Amino acid sequence: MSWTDERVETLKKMWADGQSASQIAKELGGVTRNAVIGKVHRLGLSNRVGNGAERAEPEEEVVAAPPRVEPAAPAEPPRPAPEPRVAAERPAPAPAAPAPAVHAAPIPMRKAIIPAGQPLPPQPSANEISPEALASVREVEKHAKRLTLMELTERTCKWPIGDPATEDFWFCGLPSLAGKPYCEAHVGVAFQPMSARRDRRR
DNA sequence: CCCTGATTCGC
DNA sequence: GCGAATCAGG
Repeated sequence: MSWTDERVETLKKMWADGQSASQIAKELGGVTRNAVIGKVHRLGLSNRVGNGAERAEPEEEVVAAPPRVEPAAPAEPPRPAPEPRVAAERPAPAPAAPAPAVHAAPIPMRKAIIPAGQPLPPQPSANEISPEALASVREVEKHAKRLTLMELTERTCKWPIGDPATEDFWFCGLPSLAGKPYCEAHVGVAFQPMSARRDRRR
């Protein structure tokens, strides 16, 4: 593959969007992330730092991109722990908590966090989670890697834990199942069988 | 170990 | 110009 104008354009656009080199490479196809990085440098689009234009605050924008069509859309977390640690009223001193809505806040905060135009995918909600499954999840969450939003990858569990409005919030981060947004434990509670038969024999 | 971008250097 | 190998980091 060669760097046609079109491909370069895609590269520029994606790079400007803050996409990683590997993501760009995957999108373009036929090139490795090294090639992308090499091209980026040759084009002089290094980092948006040091350039003529000052970019004090890049501002991570993790909002779902409208034009982009992801094969396996990362299903947004449906509804994590039934009762994490409801913050009755937290001062929320959060100085700069650019936590883009990753999912509707499971916690009844003052105001609901609206997911940016993200059409919530079909979510087989199930309020009833078997006690054992819940216990399992609890156990797993003890080992959670406590990743931040930016640390999530396609291979990390994106299950949110805690209160998004406070420091007491993180993502599970454990290895996610292939193609799934969550780890084994969280997939278990996220994707329940439709019928809410709470006592399924096992 | 997963990932990130940065740099080098033979082609 | 290209990009694999390598480097340096999180």
